[in-house]
Amino acid sequence: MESSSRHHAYSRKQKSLGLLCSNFLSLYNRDGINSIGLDDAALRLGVERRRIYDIVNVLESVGVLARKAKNQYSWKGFGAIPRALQKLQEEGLRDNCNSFDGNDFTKISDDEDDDERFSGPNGSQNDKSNTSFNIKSSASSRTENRREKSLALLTQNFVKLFVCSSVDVISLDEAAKLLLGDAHNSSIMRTKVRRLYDIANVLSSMNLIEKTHTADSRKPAFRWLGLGGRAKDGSTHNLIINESRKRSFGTDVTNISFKRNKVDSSTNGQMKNASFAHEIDGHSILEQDSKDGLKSYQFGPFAPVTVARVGNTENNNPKRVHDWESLASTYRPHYQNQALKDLFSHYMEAWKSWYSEVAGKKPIQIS
DNA sequence: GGCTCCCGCCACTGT
DNA sequence: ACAGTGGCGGGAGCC
Repeated sequence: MESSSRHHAYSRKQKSLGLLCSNFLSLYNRDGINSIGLDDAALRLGVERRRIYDIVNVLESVGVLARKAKNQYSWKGFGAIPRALQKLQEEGLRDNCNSFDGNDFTKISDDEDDDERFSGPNGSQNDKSNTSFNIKSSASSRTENRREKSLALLTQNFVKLFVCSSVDVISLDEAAKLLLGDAHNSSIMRTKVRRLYDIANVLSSMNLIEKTHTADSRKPAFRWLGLGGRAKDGSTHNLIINESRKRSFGTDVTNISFKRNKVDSSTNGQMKNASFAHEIDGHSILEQDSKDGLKSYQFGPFAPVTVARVGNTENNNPKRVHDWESLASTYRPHYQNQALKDLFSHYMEAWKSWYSEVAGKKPIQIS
């Protein structure tokens, strides 16, 4: 029966970054969470610290978290995603005014915030080996070189790929090829693709992207869903995350289990998964056992406990739902470009639905 | 058998 | 010096 006669205690899926991300999100996406300690996260999620860095880096890249200090992140929440995406888009568009034709797309330039802690105009750019053109001349230095390969940057560039172009399905090796064009060196490519898998898994767990395959070939690929998804042709099966209800905290959330190869009869760390309810065009659904439906989402094996709150008629807290229009006008940047306006209102739309879920629980600060 | 991608070594970086 | 970060790629699950 069993192939290797081992008591297979180890399941790779249970250890996936995507799942960890879901758990992370459900753990911290709740009332009164403002600051997140990495040690605490690692402890409560039952993983080693190294893994926390992985997800934290990509979460930060899409605005959900912000680094506050050593070992400390602050929770920005899903409400921060729209602005982060918008920002990435602006950057991508600006830094890369020449639209790309899919063939030779130079690396999208880096860095989000205007943190000019690199005082000085830099003079030494001993940095070769990059095909990028950096408008931010403060490149160079080993630090920059290292940053250039960081998960965070790769995440941002990956996202820019989508938000700055009409592309919405791309395979990872295409992406790897585009991002930082070292298409030749296969070793570098492999590493990069590995990283993209990592990134894709956490973005998937947030439903910013989903897995599919390219139209022509059967090659696996990822489709951009964004905040509400824009289907190219009609079908609008768009998923957006929304706040998880309170999780019962009785049982501790821990993922401690077996090592890869070692037998370990410790707790069967069956982590209660994030009980996200997904929304499709305003109707919330539980994807419990959508096994044979379209596809099961990235929730891993022991997915969504039925948490329900399906009858969304209960907590429609009329109080404290803001006037969206005024909010919108408050935060609306002044675009002259119609396309950007459209995009913004699109984001706004998605953001509203998020916010209405969150309303009454936790104010979103948009700084 | 190739696609995925977890694991953890160890180089960096910040203090 | 030390602790916090996080590139990196070997190699094992999974399909």
